Amino acid sequence: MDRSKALAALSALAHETRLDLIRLLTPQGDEGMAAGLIAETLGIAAPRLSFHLSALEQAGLLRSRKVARNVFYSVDTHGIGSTISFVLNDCCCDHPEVLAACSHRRTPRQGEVAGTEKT
Amino acid sequence: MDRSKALAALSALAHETRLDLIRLLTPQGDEGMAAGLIAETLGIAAPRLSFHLSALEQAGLLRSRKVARNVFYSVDTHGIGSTISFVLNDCCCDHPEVLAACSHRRTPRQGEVAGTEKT
DNA sequence: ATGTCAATTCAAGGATTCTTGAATAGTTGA
DNA sequence: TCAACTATTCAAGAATCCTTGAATTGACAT
Repeated sequence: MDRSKALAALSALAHETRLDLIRLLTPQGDEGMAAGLIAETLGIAAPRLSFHLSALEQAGLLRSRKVARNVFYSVDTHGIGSTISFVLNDCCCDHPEVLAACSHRRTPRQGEVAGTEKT
Repeated sequence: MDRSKALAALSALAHETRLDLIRLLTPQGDEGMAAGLIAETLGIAAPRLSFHLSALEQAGLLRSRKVARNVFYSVDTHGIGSTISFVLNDCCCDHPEVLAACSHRRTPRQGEVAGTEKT
């Protein structure tokens, strides 16, 4: 991932509604969710939703596919992952403390309860 | 890290000049670099630099300390790390594919050469 | 063909962000 | 005190982004 693409992806992530979209769509996996249902779930107007979905898709963070009248949107896991990688590798030069601060709660083991520490 | 702080941090990262600052300052460690030297290195005007340094510090991604007439800026590794954690944990719900796409080049083993694959 | 439905596009405005030169504050040394 | 130096603050303008209602496109069913 080059710098301009990473910058576009970070800009796309830097908005409350678009983070809500990622948060909603990630658990849906590759099937994704129809735009109408997304709008209803988040309670936002259709043109506004289209605007943000388009921004995320342009940035490589979402994919879309048409099914009959509906358009299903799903997260592009590779796009998000390589954006994170860009920050860690290219910007932070794999700095050990950044990697540590980033990974200390990333892979909770079975039986562990995540989200109990103060960050 | 709560959502508003994470959003502020992502917004701060989503700018070319500010990514350049993170990239420049990360290798400098806790000592950091004086504002004047940063401005000279990146070739940007002083008020513009102050604007972006302030944005990054407000977002919790940089720290500053005064030494004589100079102000030294250094990266807040915990701030950056918890921002990344927020995206992975809170937004992407620790989605396995996102974690995989993010971590596949994050911790090169001794002797490995990082940065040879296409992302 | 016609009506309905899902989604996007358009246009206008409002709000936010960014850059620049000028001015200001604070510190050091003569 | 005064000049030099470092950095920030201020104000104005430019550029970009976001929201909203209206209009449009495309697909399906009758």
